[in-house]
Amino acid sequence: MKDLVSRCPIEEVMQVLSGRWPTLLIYYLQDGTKRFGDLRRDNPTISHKMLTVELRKLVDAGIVQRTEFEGYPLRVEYDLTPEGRKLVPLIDALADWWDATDGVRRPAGAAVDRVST
Amino acid sequence: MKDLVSRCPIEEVMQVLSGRWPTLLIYYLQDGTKRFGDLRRDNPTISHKMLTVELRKLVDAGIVQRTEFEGYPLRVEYDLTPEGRKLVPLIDALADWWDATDGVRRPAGAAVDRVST
DNA sequence: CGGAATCCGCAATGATACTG
DNA sequence: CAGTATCATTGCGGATTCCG
Repeated sequence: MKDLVSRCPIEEVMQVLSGRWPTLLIYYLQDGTKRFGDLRRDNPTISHKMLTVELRKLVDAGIVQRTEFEGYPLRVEYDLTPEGRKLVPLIDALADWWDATDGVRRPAGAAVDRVST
Repeated sequence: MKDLVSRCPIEEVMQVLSGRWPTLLIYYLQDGTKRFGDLRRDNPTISHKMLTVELRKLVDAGIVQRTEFEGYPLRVEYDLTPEGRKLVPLIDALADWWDATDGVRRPAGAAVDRVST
């Protein structure tokens, strides 16, 4: 999803939240401050690279706060920003909607509604 | 994004809404019934194939209702389902959040917060 | 430990042609 | 008009390596 095709905010938010990881990372950051390694453990299947890439995206979007401490070994902490915390209930609402509509979904390409003119 | 890595509903909704088109299609379907060609005109840059693929995804998720009429030329209409309409305000909330946080975003990789231990 | 840079395979997407 | 099928292309995302 390289660039935008419309200028509506809808497409712009989705540019940030799309994909498997952004919402999951926000979800895990609800618990409080996390270090890079913590987030890797929370999401065992995310690759090292993806985690850095996705975190940077969230930082640039103002959703996550990155704090880098000096010294060895390196230490970096991630937190939700105030803006990011406002986003949490919205994501939760989507999750709730999903659960509530559980019965409506089709196995994928089931019956087709056909109507005579 | 082939399969799920967690069973939380958050990842499951995003599986459906992720990408450039799903939310845009839902947005355009707010106006009421649309035919295939209408949606193509609403989204000039979406390819024929992508439109069918994405629409099918939304239909399978119970968000969009597909109605096929017989006769020539072929005619198919798309509507939001009741469930789909419930989704609209949630997407709008995300868009509003995005607009409200406009000032917080960085140009992409700007300053870094560094703290001495 | 956290991150940047590189290479690379595979899935997603686009273009085209064909069908009912 | 709407959709399917096929093939070509893109680019995401994983593995690996090197750096502070």
